[in-house]
Amino acid sequence: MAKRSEADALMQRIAEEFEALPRQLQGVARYLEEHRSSIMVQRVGEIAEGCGVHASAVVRFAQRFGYSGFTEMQAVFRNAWTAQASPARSYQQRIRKVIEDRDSAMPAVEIASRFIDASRAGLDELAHELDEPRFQKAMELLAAAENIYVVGVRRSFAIATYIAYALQHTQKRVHLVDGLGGMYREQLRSIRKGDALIAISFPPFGKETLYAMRVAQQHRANVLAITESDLGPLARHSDVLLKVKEGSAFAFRGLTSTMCLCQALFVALAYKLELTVEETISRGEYDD
Amino acid sequence: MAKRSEADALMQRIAEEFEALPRQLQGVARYLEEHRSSIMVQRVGEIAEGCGVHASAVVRFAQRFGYSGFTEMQAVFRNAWTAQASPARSYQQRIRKVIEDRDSAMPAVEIASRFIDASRAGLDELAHELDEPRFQKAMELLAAAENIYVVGVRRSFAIATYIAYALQHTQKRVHLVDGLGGMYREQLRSIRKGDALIAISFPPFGKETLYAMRVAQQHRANVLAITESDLGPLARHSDVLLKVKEGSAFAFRGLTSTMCLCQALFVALAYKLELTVEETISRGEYDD
DNA sequence: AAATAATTGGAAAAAATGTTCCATCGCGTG
DNA sequence: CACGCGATGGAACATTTTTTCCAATTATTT
Repeated sequence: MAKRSEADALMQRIAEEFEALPRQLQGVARYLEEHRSSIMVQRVGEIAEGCGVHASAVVRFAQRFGYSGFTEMQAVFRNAWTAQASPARSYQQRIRKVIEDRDSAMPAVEIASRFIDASRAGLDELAHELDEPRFQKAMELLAAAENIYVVGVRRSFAIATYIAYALQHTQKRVHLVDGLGGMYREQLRSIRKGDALIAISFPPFGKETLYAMRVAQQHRANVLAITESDLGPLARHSDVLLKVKEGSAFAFRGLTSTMCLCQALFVALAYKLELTVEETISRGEYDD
Repeated sequence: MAKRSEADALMQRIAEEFEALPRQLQGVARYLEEHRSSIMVQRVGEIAEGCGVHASAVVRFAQRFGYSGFTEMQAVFRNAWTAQASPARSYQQRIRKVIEDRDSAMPAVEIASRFIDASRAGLDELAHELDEPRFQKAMELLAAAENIYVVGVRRSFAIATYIAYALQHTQKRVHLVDGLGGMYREQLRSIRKGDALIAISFPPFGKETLYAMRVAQQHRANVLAITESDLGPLARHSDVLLKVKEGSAFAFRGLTSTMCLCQALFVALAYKLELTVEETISRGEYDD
């Protein structure tokens, strides 16, 4: 029913044969997939340059898939574009789809789109309202710490997990307080002055996180809180507090803004610590 | 702030001078306005034919507006298009340049802002290019599963963690394959037909994830892969593959789009399974 | 380790595309 | 009505882009 364009068919064919392709042609394949939409405007030379190969390699690629040359293959993408550009954009199609599956009042995919839009709105706000002085302080707090503890439970656990992972690429010692074996207390035992705790929590605040913050303060460690408001229990127990307002749709809370903020924090920190980017990522075999 | 592209400026200039133009050139002007979006793919000849004029007339038109020839004018439209078709890409390139000039002591906070902007562009692209049929299939695959296994290592582990958390709010049995105690093999032992595996992985692909996918396939479970490309090793071992293109400014890979996609997937699934949202979140005391 | 096959990069041929030039045409003006 | 000016279309020209061919290199197999 969903009529596949010849371009789709070609891309699938490329995916199937991909593994059997020589090195350079694999590079071309990857490029085509990634830049699918702009192939129709580009010249062989530009594509070749983008792949870091010679123009003739691109032509060979096209020929390998049955076309007389690059030009003929390019036409496939052009046609696919003109075909989908003319029917008055997705809006009418989308409405038609809604009518088709009338079993469900709203197709699930529509839900997903709304959610993504909400997340976008959330990120826009983050970009707009980033509190620079606090962000700066947060970085300095981390930069100064010898050991960094990270805590976050339930919904925030994924974030804590990520922060802990990212920080492993610095020289700091990083401790993810995950409560494995019920050992929250034990994992926090040795936090002390000069260390930092990053606590991520949103209402209703997890008691494990609040506990960790109290302990950290008692031990005179610095606390960085990531939460949604200056009010609430985290404010009192933290030295720096970063706010994130998540967009939400369908009474379901996003997490993308928080993730983004944390990544931004890490990138900025890495920059400040003058880590080379190579050092922070991709060390070959063990990366994912 | 929405700075007008050069193409916009040109179109306006054309409108202003329109009356003073000779008959044929007026025809060209009309054609350009009407087919503005497809000028970038068309050859002079095609456009000339579309206007019912000679090719040289089109060239003269371009020259009249200050360009050396048609080619130069066409470039204006091409640039305008590529800038809006993949906002993420153009953004990243700009950022990368700024970073490379370390001399210009850019405050770390500035870096963070740029990173957030790049993430925004990434989300825009996600919203724009979501592959609806596949997304639908992915949901059905999950909805049909009795047990859901989730695997992702290193950078993708945080995402796996989140998915596992979110799915706990459904009736499914959820198994996070975390390899604790080196027990990847053991944790996957009992996966079987009717189950589903969600595998999140980006190049360079973690061998643990690939292993999990192979095992799942051998046991005839369905595999949902979340990765960045149809090519590469995940394609062959998966039943449904969802693509996420993460922006990587700073040679540092984003994760926000992936997070957003996964959340969208969950929201849509919850809707499909007719979970009330109240049920899916916030059950009081234990939430965070 | 040698032989063989496949892949790759450069350069030149071929094709296509874009641009210029000029003779002609049409129109308004003197 | 002739003149001049700009517009027009055809064809030659110039340029760019694509494609082919081949030699050098690299990988694979025996």
